[in-house]
Amino acid sequence: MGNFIRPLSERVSYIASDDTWIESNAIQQLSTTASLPDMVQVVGMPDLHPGRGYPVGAAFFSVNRFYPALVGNDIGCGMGLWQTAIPVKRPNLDKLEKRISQMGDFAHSEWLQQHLSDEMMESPFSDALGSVGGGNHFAELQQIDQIYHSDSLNHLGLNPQHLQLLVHSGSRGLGQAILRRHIEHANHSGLTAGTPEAEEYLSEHQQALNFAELNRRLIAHRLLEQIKTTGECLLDISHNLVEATQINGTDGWLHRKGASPANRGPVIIPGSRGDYSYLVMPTTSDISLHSLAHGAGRKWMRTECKGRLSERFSPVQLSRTELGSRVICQDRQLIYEEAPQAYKSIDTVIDSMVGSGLILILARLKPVLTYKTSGGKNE
DNA sequence: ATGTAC
Repeated sequence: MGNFIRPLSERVSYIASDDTWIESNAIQQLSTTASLPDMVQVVGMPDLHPGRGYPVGAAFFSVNRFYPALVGNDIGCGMGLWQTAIPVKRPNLDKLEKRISQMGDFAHSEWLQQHLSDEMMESPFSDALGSVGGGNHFAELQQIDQIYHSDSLNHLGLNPQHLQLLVHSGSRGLGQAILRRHIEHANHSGLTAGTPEAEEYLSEHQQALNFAELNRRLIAHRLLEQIKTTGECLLDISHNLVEATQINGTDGWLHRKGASPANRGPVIIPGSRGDYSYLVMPTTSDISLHSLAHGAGRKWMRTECKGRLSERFSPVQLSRTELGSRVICQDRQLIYEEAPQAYKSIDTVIDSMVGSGLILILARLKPVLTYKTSGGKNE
């Protein structure tokens, strides 16, 4: 068990098995972040990887002040899981691929008017609602591949006879705008708890959480509509957020950057588009700041992917995966950046958390079809 | 990550 929890100092540790890819750059960023004023404790998850200044795949606990920059621009980014009504038996992949390829990346404004409140329509970012966005965001049809705890699946409302839909997206331009404004004012020194600036950020942060969750619902709604089926939301969990929390009797601020909460019930942890996803139940979470990995974590920098892969693989080849799934990504850059080779093995990430006693695996799911971008603005 | 910068 101790093999999986790696202390770097009194206040800094990370969770990883011997087989887990951990970049020294990421470790460096973890330590640097731990030395920020008022930072108390920092834990890297097994999907830890370097980010822009601060690492991704980590939880940070501070007192007196909190750091919007640690949450990052995509406030509220997270995973939503839906149970669809599409039978696993007849996976008419050609039909699904065709239908989803015809879905525009953005919702029509008439569609949005029908599905949004008047208040939401007022948002300067409402155009983006129902759109996946770029980077590592996706909507993916999956099927249950292995069941570990049948009762828990039933309890959650999961049906192995039908496909699941996993949506990974965030607050789009809204979170970006909120962070930019606060960095302009407060720089990277954080916000002192209780000040008007802090209260204002937290209020906007809450709006971004709501916006991101609504976005995931609308993405699911639009995609399910496109393939003429229905779905039920089983869980929705954000992995970029900050919240007031008590840790070991100390009141403070828990930041999660690419780290899923381990104290809100079951969590879905996806691998790359060519790898499995795991539905897990958090068990003990006090060693990890009540957090878990949020995915596989990048292994390669975005800028190096195309160079490493384009001679060996064409975009068409990359639109099929080793697990037999299909990929809709009409972006020649993104299809390389998000290639399975660019990500850590999800099994090493999951093994690290099972080994350290953080989770129990409920089910393994495999990708059927991953939607990134159809290229069309509308259709 | 992102209504993508000079």
